[in-house]
Amino acid sequence: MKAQTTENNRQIEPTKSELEILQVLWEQGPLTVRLVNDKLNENREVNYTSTLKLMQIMTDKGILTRDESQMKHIYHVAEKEQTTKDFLLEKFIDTMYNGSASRLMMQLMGNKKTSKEDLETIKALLNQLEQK
Amino acid sequence: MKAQTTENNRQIEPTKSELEILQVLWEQGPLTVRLVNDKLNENREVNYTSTLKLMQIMTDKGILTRDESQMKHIYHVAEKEQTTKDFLLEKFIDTMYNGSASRLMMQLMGNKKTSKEDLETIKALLNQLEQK
DNA sequence: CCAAAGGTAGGAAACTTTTCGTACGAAACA
DNA sequence: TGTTTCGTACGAAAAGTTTCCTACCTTTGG
Repeated sequence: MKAQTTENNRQIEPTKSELEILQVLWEQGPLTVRLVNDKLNENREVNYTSTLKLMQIMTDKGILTRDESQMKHIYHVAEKEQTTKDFLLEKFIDTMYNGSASRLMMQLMGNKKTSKEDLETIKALLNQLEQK
Repeated sequence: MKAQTTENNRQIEPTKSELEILQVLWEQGPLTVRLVNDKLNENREVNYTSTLKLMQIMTDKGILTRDESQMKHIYHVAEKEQTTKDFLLEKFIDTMYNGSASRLMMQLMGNKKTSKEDLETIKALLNQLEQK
């Protein structure tokens, strides 16, 4: 069974709050609600039951799975991090750059926020790709 | 007066539907509601008054401005396209790649969706940057 | 054993976003 | 002129998202 897809096999798009939780789990690995909530509270105040509810909903949607063998359930991300990120990046490129990755690149390179180091890294990566 | 910022001078983040309208206006320039709605209906069914309402709300928020001198109001995007796109890209990189543009680049290059032509374009751009 | 602390479940409230019905005025035209 | 068409305005319903209250169960510690 494929998680994180609807009955039509389209991928589910996480909401803003859901993405926040995904980020914590991507970074820290499988966690209890308590630990996710603690992490979220480093940035903003959230009630424990709010986080619980959200993670339950995400489980219903198939975004998360959980190990219920212990009283403290442990939540896992259902899809691979990269799969979700690929999907979200593609959607972003579609809506913002008509699906053209190189247009995104161009914006990045013209962007003040892209550092010289970033550009160096990119060049190195390109050279690496060349080699192959 | 700076449009598209809150009273705290943070930029307003367009909603999904708002972004859809922005895309039409970016592509086609200032338009009437009718024309925007027609364009939207190429992709999905939307009632005229829904689009009207949305564009009115966007005007209230300062995302759009409008020329009311004619009966058929003409709507303009308030901020420069690039300003909004820079903002949205930055937000995207922050949430998805911890603010690192090169991490985004790396994903793009590893991505099946990024074509050989895209990579060529990027290389050309980098070389151009070198020259300067 | 009992109280306190900490866990899950579920429903409802609150808020945000989206959609559209209705009212009404101006223009087009038969 | 009268009726049909096309426009704006506005409010409220509908849908989606987020928050949290309440109930209740289990574990922990005095």
